[in-house]
Amino acid sequence: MIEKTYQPNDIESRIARAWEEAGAFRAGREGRADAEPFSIVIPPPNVTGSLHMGHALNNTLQDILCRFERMRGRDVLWQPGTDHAGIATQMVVERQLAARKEPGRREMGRKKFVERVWKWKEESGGTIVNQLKRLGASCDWSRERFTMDEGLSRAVAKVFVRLYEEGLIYKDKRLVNWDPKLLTAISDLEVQQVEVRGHLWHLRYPLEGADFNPEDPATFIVVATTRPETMLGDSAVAVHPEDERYRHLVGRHVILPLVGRRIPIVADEYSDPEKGSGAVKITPAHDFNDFEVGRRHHLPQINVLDQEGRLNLEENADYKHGLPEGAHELIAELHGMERFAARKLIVQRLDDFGFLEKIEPHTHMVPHGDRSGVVIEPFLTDQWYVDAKTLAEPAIAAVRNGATVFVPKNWEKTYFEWMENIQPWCISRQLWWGHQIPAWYGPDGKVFVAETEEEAIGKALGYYVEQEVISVAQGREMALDRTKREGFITRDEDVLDTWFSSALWPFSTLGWPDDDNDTARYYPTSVLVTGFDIIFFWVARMMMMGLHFMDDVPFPTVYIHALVRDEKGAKMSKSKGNVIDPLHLIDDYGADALRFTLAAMAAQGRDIKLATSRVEGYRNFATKLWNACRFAEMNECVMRDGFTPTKATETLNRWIAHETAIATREVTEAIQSYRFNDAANAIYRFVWNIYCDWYLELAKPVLIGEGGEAKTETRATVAWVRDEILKLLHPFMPFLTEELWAVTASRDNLLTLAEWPLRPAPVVLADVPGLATVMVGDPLAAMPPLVAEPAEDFRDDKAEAEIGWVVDLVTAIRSLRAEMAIAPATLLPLVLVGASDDTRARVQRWRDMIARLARIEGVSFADAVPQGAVQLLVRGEVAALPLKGVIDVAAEQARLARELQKVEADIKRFDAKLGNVDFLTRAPEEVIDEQREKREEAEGRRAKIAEAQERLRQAS
RNA sequence: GGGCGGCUAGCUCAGCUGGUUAGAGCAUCUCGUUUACACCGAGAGGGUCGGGAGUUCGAAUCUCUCGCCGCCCA
Repeated sequence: MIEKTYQPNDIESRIARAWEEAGAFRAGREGRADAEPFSIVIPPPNVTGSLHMGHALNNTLQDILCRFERMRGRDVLWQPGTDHAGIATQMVVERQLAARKEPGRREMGRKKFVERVWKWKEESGGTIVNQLKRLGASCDWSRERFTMDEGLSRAVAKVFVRLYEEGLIYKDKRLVNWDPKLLTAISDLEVQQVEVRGHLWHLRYPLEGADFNPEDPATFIVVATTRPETMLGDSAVAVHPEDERYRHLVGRHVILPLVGRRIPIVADEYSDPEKGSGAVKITPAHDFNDFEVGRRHHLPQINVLDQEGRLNLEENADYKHGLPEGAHELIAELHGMERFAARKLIVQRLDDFGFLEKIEPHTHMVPHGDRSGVVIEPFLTDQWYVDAKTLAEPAIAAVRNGATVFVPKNWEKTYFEWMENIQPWCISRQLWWGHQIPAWYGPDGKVFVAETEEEAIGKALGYYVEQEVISVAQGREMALDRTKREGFITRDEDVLDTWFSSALWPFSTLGWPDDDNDTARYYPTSVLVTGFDIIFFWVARMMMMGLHFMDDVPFPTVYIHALVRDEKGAKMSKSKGNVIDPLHLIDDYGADALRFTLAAMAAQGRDIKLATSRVEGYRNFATKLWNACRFAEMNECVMRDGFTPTKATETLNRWIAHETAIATREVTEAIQSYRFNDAANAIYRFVWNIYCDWYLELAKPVLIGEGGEAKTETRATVAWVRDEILKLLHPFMPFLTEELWAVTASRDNLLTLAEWPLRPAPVVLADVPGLATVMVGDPLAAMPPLVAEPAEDFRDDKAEAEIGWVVDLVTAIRSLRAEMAIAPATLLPLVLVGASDDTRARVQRWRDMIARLARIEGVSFADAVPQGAVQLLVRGEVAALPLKGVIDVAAEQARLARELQKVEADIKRFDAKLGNVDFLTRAPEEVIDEQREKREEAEGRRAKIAEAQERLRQAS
């Protein structure tokens, strides 16, 4: 029994449990073990995360694909899981410790802290997983993975070691983006460029050998900088080689103000003559561009900051190198000073001595850490790097040659852009939470890289014994006793970038490297669904790792979906306060309504501006279907065994079968080509505007009337179409449809495992002996047919002509009635003029229905339009309503005049085309014919309207 | 500065490779207790497709250009 009203919240949790208990989403489940696999890995959400609109969209689309393919008989693996989110998670736990006034990270030490993070993960890490379940995500939850799981960690170690051995991972001293608050390197992608209104300081650097005089420009060179405090680390001044103003100075030296260091003036194209003074200070240890300039000119790299962004001058040999006596005063004054305070003081001192020429306001981009929010410092450190350039080559080629395609295609450009300019990937992070780098150092700093500690220790001790640094006995002792080797061999403290493990996700989650059964079956995955913001972070890296380790792309298709924005098109963000919480929408309208909305708005290549009115509208759609099912139930519409709509005899039933086939094809093709919005709109229109508005209405008399063949057949058809609708809609609205499936009949299966409607009839290729079957454009094409089906053809033009005529006639009369303001209570007679035999036969069958829907009293036939009647044109024939006395003549004259105007405009347009010689000679035949037909049809209408006008004049 | 995308009814959006009378939902207006549904039914109004130029027999659709708006990378 179907409840009177549809209450999404009542049914969702119950349905979710039913799926769970049936193990419906298990990959390789009973009966599917030999089926063609379809696999998707979820873009692993951050373990600290909670569901936002982006997740809701991303997972809705994946779920639509998975449910669709599952219903088409495939063995679906939707692999769920989360990533460990190094910095984010560490910060969450640190904040928690602080809030509870517990000892901080450093006080408790690494081991205890990491245990603490695991504890946090066990308690709170499952939030987003449960939220995904509420959304209806049909993942195989039994296979949930976490990037820090044992198996995945083994994969990380193996990949690291292999890349190291292949020379694709190495250690290097380079500039990194250093976060002075979190005290770690971060990737370029985690750096946010923020526009800041700063200043451009113009400084006078005295020329060596000239007597510095602020009044005499010949004694100094002016450099402009946005970061005056870094001047302490300057090792050159650069000018453009073509710049006439400075050509004579190249090769000379300046004496760095305050500091006293002697530094050269070099010619380098990096310096822009248009900017500032045309001369720039070069600080290789504190600026990425300067670093490159420094390399070209072999300049010293002088780091003047410490990890926390404070000046570090005492004990700094690089800084002190070559300084004159008396430089220590400044060192004492500045050492340990925070970078921005130091900036102020240094500018002050420069000004005191006449070295400051001017200060200009200057707006520029300043890098900020997206987690910490502080200004990022380019910082010279030793870090581990991946040779991304080498790995990128096959990844670029794979997209070039179509092994992987992006949908929509234009994202390939973004991908190439980034891949072709890829920089060495810094993978070490100074954090505690993550995969600790499998590298150990001996007393002389020699590195030993191995997958396990034992192996690394073994290698190292063997080496030092051989080198006679230690004795064999010492070596043995150290091997057996950890405490004995402490201080002799130490492990690298750092952990790997979270994206290093995420890059392995498409195969590490399948059991690689321990077990290759599942990789053989499910790798490469079928498609990746993700947002464009993650192409660099993740897609590119999976491509590189997949190709390198699995020798194949991780996925043949990457579907890139839009960003969800607020109603006004602004990006949703907590700071703007415009975030729409998908869980609130689920509470208010149901998960199905939210999912349907997202799918209906997911047009390719366009962002989604989400308005809650849309969600409400689709909730109404769910209710509409709910009520239609109630109607069917009240009329005892049940499927009969062996019922096939192709065998139906009633025209109405043949018509709805015809329409169902069209809708099925539209939905199927749209999902296959990732046009989710088209699929959603097709099923929406079919359910509401065809099934409910017309089919059920037209079926009412039969359903209510006396029993008999027609009634039995109609009941079965109503139920059959309803079931087809539930199947077609299931990928979009899984909860509602599963519930209705259960309550509308006694079923022996879950809808989620039911068979997708009307599989395209297999075409047997005549020239291929045997069973070769091909379905064009169908991913299932390659698989053997699960069920040998006869070709079914629901197309029925005759039925369409008949029911279409009824629909058009009723619509036309209703429209006229409204326009003429005829009261609903007034029943009108209908006269069909010059009706064909077909029309007469149709009237025979539909007289009562027309009377009821159009408020008609009696249908008759005539050869001419009766006096004073208003006429309508329906599918080429005239229908007249004798309205003498009922209608306002003037109003009808006005209506006809308007219609005539429209028709004449149309005819004019057609005539213009058809009168154009160029058109006739150049346009394709069928287009010309089409225009001719249209013109003729319009001409007919015009004649009829003119006639009507004439009659009206006579009558009045 | 480079790249990508957007600008279509009051609002949110469809309209693929050029040939429609330019569509939908919401909102608006009128009418409606006919055996599912007012989270409903019937009907209506509303757009020179951002401006301009070009290609074409034909442009919302292709090209150029200008104007806003957004995103990404420097």
